[in-house]
Amino acid sequence: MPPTSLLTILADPAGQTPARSRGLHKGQQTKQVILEAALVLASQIGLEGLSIGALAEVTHMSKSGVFAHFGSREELQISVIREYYSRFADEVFYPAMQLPRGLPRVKALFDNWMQRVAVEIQSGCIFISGAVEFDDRPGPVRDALASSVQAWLAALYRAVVQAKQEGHLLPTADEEQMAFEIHALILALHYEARFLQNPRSVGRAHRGFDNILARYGQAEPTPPLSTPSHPSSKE
Amino acid sequence: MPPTSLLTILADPAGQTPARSRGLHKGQQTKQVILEAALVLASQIGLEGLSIGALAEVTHMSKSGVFAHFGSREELQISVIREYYSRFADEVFYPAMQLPRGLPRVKALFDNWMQRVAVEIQSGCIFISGAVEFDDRPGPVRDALASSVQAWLAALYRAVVQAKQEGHLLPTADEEQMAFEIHALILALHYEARFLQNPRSVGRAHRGFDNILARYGQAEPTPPLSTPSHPSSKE
DNA sequence: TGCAAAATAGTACGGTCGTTCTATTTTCAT
DNA sequence: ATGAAAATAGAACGACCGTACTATTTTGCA
Repeated sequence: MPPTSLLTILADPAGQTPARSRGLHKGQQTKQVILEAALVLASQIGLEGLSIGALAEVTHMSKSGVFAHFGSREELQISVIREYYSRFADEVFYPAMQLPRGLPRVKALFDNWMQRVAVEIQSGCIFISGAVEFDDRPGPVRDALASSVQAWLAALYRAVVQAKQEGHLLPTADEEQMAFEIHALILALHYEARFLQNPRSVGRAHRGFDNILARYGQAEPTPPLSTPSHPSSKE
Repeated sequence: MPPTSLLTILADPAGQTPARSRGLHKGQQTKQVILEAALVLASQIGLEGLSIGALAEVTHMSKSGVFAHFGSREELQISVIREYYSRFADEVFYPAMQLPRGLPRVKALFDNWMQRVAVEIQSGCIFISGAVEFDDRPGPVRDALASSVQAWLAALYRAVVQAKQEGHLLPTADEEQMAFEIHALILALHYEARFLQNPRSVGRAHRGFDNILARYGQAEPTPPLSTPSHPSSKE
């Protein structure tokens, strides 16, 4: 199964094209505009804080005008999740897939993820805030959110498994454990940087990842495809 | 600064005694009852979801009757945070302080924390949900929440520093980094167990802690009683 | 260019929210 | 037991919410 299946899980049945593309009706265009605004709003105040009234104000539309595009608040929330997921994949997942299997790809996944979360320190991450909001609120919104996150974590896990298969990790390495610990670093980064406003968090997360690599990685990495430890280690 | 200062940071100026204690007026008793209910409600649906109406229904009181005890919703939220913090300290912090400085205390802090979060997989953790709800909503509620968390993380950090001083950690160990990674494990446990409902998360967090100990700990720990530095190791 | 269809606006309803004000009940020291 | 003070209840407010209905405007193909 190709890794591109990541996105198909929650693909919009309508198969929407980018707003700038020709040939789509006015309604679809403004729907994209609304979605863009909704994404910003939901990132800041959460999926639950997302209100149609506020959205109407931002987009200079009437409440009913906004409402008509989604049919219900729940459907709006799900659309936001889908859009967020799609951008997350474009920014984090696909670029990393360009790199060869194994450690390079794992490192790229982490680096891209880190970079995105570092930006989201200002705006907020829907996968994290949504998890808290919908922990014990079953329904389609929670399902959409959970399956998005699961798909992403599964992709990360797959990359780790491949790294072990390529011989980049110790034979004793527990792939699931490694993926868990990587996820943990991202969550701590988001918590300590965004909520506690600790500027050292980015460095802490980077060093945590280095520690993970030191523990699970082979002492001598296979030579041909080896990449420098942190191509993006700016700070 | 003695570790007992942990609690004093947010101590209620009124110095409230337990509800069962004699000599307090009726109002204080029902306030405790309301607070108890509020704690349950806030843990489940968050501090933002906490509504006076729902609280009144649960406690079989009128809205205004509940309201009068706090004067504002914000004050209610802050009271909940204080109460949560107090219980957290009683359950996690103080028991660990009974153990000798160094690794035993660090391990106890983590174990107690883990155990509490494992229980909170059902009920939810206000320190985590509150962080998401108030990440970019400045005000007294956020301040109370942040200072509570900071106080607790500072206590954890202090324990790690002591462990290094006692010779239980490698001289090269970065205490702040270690505390960060421990915090990360707890966050991942909460996320993956409560939201993703992955039953393996508890084991993952435990193994993660073992890995941290293996990385930062001394190969042969100095015998715990041989340390002369502080004659009075209690409190 | 006309005209059906799509898109958007307007309005209103029922609900919940925090809060205020006033009335009633309960507490508790004298 | 009494009476002032504390505690609780009741009703109403303005605000915002999602949604349903109807009117109006705009679109885009024939």
